[in-house]
Amino acid sequence: MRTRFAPSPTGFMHLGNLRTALYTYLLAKKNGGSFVLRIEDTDRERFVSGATETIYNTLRYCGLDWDEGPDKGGKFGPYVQSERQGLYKKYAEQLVANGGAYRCFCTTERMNELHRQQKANGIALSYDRHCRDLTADETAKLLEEGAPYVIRQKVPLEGTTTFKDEIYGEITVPNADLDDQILLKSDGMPTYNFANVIDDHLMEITHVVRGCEYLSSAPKYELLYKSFGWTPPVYIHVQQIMRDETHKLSKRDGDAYFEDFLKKGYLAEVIINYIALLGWSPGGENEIFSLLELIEAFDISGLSKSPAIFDEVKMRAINGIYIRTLTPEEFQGYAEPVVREASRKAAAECVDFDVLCKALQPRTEILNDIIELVDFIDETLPYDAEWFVNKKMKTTKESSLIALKTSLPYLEQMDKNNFTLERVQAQLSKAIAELNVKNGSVLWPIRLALSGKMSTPGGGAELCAIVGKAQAIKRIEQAILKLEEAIQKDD
RNA sequence: GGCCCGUUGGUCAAGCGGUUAAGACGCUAGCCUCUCACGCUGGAAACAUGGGUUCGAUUCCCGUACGGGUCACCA
Repeated sequence: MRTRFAPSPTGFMHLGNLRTALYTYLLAKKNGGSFVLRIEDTDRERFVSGATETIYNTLRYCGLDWDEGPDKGGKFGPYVQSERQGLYKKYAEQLVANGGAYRCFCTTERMNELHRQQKANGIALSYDRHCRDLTADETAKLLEEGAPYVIRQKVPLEGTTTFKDEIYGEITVPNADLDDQILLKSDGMPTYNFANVIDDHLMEITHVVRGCEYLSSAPKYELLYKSFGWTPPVYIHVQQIMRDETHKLSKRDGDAYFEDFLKKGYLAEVIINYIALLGWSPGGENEIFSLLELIEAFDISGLSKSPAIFDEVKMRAINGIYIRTLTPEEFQGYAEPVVREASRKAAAECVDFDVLCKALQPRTEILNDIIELVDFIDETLPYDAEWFVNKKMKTTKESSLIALKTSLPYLEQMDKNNFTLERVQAQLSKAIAELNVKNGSVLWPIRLALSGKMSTPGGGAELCAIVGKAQAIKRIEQAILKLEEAIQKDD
């Protein structure tokens, strides 16, 4: 088995494309076959420099290593279509000779006029086969004059064509509905549809996974293969990824590209895992798959016939699962750079990363969540004294004031170089015991004093350890002042 | 508009003539708990529609509705 991924270098990697690449890769690997990368750059107008590099980088980053490709070589090279130019012309001529194609000398002016009329009449744009039956003499004369021409496919006027798709089954269409499409452009470059057929055959591709948008041109492929006397590959057309019921995932929303999600803090393996599941089902109940496990589980019978709507909330949840599976060290490796970026104190090593990361890990779905979670580190966020009043914690402004005043000396007597979570907890326990109240009655005020937030990663004790002794004391003192002021005002 | 394809909870989906119609995300109730999370235990929620075929249709066939794709010297 030989499969291929044949992208055009026109920009970033769309998730739909990535998924096609994934399925193509999985199919080959599952069956011990080869995965070929071919760059389809026949349209020089749409070419975006650097796009080829993006394709390489994305595939590599995701672990979709190809066996043959432009940079790797292989015995079916070159693997860049623009470098294969001479080839296509030869095959197009072969088709002209055997009646499968013909030269068309129609000018762009004539074609524009034709299309204008068709549009005005509300009918589909197609070629009117003006040059289909040019005599040998007429053709020779035009060629001699140096008239530019394209080569078009000579589709039978009658009958039907049937092709087979692995997931849709056999599809039959009347030949009369098929256009005499251009195979070779006037600049000598092949069109995508033609180059595809030639290259897939020459590269001995056995299975083609591609988007459903090619379903309607498949009959013309079938006819081309027939004209050459070649055997078509097995086709597997996969449905699109949608943004909602009626719209495709598009760049407009800035959420269609692989890079977009990496930037937001999604793990590459999560993106792969999630998109594999969009339009394909492994059958069982497990949804978490490494690339290796995907290879093992992949089967085209699980491919869906209908489009799937992309659900970022679900992908987020999967990312969360991966994050929680990370060892503390691994998580810290991902989280530390984000924390340092978000907080100058953290960047200056003023925080206890062990405690912080431990608190962060179960609360992080995507890496960017961390930014908001650590916003209290540099300084306490603005808060209102009223927030000290918490029914569930049984706290009032007065009780909070007492709690903070009681806790403060216990923290002050600690060694600032040994302000560890365990020791802070031990000290605060003493305050709690002294007051003979439940934990929350003391720790809720401390949380608020240290962060200015009602909810934080970790509890009051963690917060103390995270910001360190000096900050903890300073913030509690400020809270005491704030409370005294508020209570005075109440009276 | 012509041609092609599709339609199971809000979303991804299992199902392939007889099921209490899985599971996951989300939502929700509760437990755990110093907050928020994590974790655990429950709950609500679906076969687009009308005809057939059949002892029996979510499952097979036809129509309708809705959605998608395609109709370029783009891929």
